[in-house]
Amino acid sequence: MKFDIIANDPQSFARAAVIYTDHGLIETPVFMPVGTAGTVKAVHFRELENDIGARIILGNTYHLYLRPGIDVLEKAKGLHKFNGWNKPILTDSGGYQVYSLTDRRKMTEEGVVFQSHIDGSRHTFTPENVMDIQRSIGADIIMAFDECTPYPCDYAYASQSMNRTHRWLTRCISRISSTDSLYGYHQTLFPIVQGSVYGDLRKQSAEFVASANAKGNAIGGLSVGEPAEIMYEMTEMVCGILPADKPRYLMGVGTPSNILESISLGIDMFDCVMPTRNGRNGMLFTRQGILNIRNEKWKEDFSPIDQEGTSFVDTFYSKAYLRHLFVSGEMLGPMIASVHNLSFYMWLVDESRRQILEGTFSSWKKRMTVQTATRL
RNA sequence: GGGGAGAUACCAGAGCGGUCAAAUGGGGCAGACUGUAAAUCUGUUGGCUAAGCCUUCGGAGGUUCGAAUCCUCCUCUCCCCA
Repeated sequence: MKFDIIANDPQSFARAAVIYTDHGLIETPVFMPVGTAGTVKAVHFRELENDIGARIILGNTYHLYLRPGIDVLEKAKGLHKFNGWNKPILTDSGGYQVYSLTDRRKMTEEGVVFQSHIDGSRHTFTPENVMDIQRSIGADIIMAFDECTPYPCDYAYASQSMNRTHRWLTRCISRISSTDSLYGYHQTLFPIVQGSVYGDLRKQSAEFVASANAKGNAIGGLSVGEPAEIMYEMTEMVCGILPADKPRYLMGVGTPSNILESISLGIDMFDCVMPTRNGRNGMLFTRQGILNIRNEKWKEDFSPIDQEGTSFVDTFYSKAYLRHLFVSGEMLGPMIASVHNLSFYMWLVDESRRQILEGTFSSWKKRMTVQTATRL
């Protein structure tokens, strides 16, 4: 994997760059649609690639390991071959499930024992087997096995958890460097900074992660319920420590304004379920603001979903029709909303990139931050 | 023509003397969602000068301290037999 910075914004830490992988290049800043179970829910790859313009998508180690299972993925020769997505894939390690499945797991120094949310069966994840599983899935970028701490989280626990995540990182690196890719292309490991909302822990973690000298670095444990200001504060501090010549990935973020703000702090990569999940639930993100398409006020609004939208659904369908689909429980509704939201998110990062290249990012960002947060 | 069942809030449908402004579904309205246990979840759904009051359970009367619940008549539905 290679990372080339093309331009830096003169008034912030924002940059435009290119990440090269064996499955093609990724222009940054980039938003990566989340495809947990090997599918970006409700969206065809044809739409993802052509209408939305996705450059890389996510998969999830925990979910793919449970279904379809590693044996199937290996027989398919990896997730790319299995689902047909030929562009880069990043897999999350299951660290988020350590957080979200708190009542179904038990943590030890060795790893985590999970109870499957599907059938209750018990499974063990360790830094080593999580690396092996991600080898089997065959993602281009693979994440270290970490613990995403909750919010709030007391200092003692945050510190203890962070240190364990660091020890696990050492084991991940050792495992990944002693094994080979299964399908003939490179896989790059990204370590993850933790430390909850504590500045000194974040600093310590960023320094530890930076010292690992990985080809890209991630920030985890944020956007779990803490105020946005704290998230920005932590992100800013960590970005100041992580190497500038490597991509920085802020995991699980976020709202349109979260993304713009984080780009200005030096983040290059984002992923979030928000455009897809909230889209399925009837919430649309637009340049003018957010709206709940189920609201009665759209009942007879026959104007396009988003006049300035970049996807065909934006001007092909009207708000009133999309509302009708949601109100009727028609599956096309969530499909259209997902395509729209993902297109909007892609437009947001594409336009950010364009503004960075032209040196106008900061002033543009101010306008957009206000607009996109408005409730319509 | 004979016999039977029933009319409850936007709809369906519980309730069968007080704890009922009335269960439960659906529908309506609104909210939440940030490395996806999510096509999910939550709130609300008679009115008001709102910890209280007023008007509601087909209509009109009655019994009772008290009625959606019991009685009488009326109106209307549905089912079975001719």
